[in-house]
Amino acid sequence: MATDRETASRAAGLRGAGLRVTGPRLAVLDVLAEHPHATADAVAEQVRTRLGTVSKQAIYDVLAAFVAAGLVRRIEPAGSPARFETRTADNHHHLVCRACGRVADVDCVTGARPCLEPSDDAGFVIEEAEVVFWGVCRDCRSGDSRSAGVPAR
Amino acid sequence: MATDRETASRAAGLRGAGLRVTGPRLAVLDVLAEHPHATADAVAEQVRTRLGTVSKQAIYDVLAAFVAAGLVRRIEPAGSPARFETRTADNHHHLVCRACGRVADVDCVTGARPCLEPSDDAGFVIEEAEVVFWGVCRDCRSGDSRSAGVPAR
DNA sequence: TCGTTAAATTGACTTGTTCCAGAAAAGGTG
DNA sequence: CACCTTTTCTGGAACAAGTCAATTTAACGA
Repeated sequence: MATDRETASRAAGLRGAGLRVTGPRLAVLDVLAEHPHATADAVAEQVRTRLGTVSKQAIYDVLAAFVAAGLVRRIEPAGSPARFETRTADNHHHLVCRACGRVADVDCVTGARPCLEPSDDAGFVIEEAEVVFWGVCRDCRSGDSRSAGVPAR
Repeated sequence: MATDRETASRAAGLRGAGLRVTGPRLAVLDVLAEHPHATADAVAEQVRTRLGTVSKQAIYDVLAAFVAAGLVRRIEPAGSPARFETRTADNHHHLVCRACGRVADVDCVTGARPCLEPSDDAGFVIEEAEVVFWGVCRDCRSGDSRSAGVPAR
C-alpha cells in the first residue's frame, strides 16, 4: 500500500504524462512498485485487494496506456504471459528462470541504449537490444519444483 | 522442394536423432529450410502444398518433437506467435521488425554460448543469453506498411 | 457545476496452442 | 512379410492471454 506521499507523486507523474488520475491507475502503479514483473493477471488480483472490483479490461487499458506513455515497460519472455515493470529510465535486462518463470533485473553491462550492436543489421534500423538470460534460480535448483512463481510452459 | 539428396540427408538426420522418418517430418524440415522463422501456421500451410492434407496437430507434434530432439529451435518474439528455425548449432541472435514482424538472423558477436554474462547473476545459474534486436526493416521504412510478413501485434 | 472527453464496465470474441479419444496408417524389427 | 509400436489422423473441446464494441461512469477544465 502506498503512503500519501507516494500517491501524490504518482498522481503528479500521471498528470505529467497527460493522463487522468483515477483509482485503478494509482493502484496499478502501487502494485507494480511492490511487485515488479507482475503479469496482468497478478496486477488485477492485487489491484482488487486495494479497490474491490476492477474489470480485467480496465487493467489491460491502464497497462496499455502506461506503456504508451512510457511509464511502464512490458516484457514478454517466451512461454510466459506479458510482465510489467516501472523501471523504464534505464535500459536494463532480465534473468528468467526456466523452471518457475521468476524474473530478476540485471543492470545493462554497457549502459546506454541500444547497448549492443549487431554485426550486420540486415537493413534494419535498430532501436533497442533486448537481452534475456535464461537459467535456473536458486530456489528451483535446491528445493526443486513447487517453488514460488508461475511455472514456465 | 527438396532434392533427393537433401531428403536423404534429412532422413539421416532424423534417424540420428532417434526419430522415425515420415512424410510430414521431412516436409517440415524442407519448409523450414526454405522459410526460416516460419510460424506453426505458415509451416502447416507450406507442408500442405507438398503433401495435401496434414492436420494442425501433426504439425505441432512434429515441431515439438524436433525442438525436444534439438533439431529445431523455437523462438518467440514478444507479440508474435512462435517461430521455428533449423539453425541450432550456433548461438546466433535475431533482428525483429517492429512493424511487420519479420525476423532476420545475426551472428553472435562473441561466439560461444552463453556469449554474454550478466553483471550480477542474482543466484541464477545462467544457461543461455538470448539477444533480440528490435528495429524497423528496410521495407517498412520505405514502402511503409503493406510489406511482406506478418504484422506485429 | 456543467459539459466534454477520457476511462471503466460488461460480455462476447479472437488467436495461438494444447489436450483428448479412438481409429487408421505408416515405420522399423525380426 | 508380419507384427508391434509409434506416429498421424479426424474432430472436437479446452485453454490462456488478450482484444473489441457498446454503454455507463467519472475526471477535470471552463
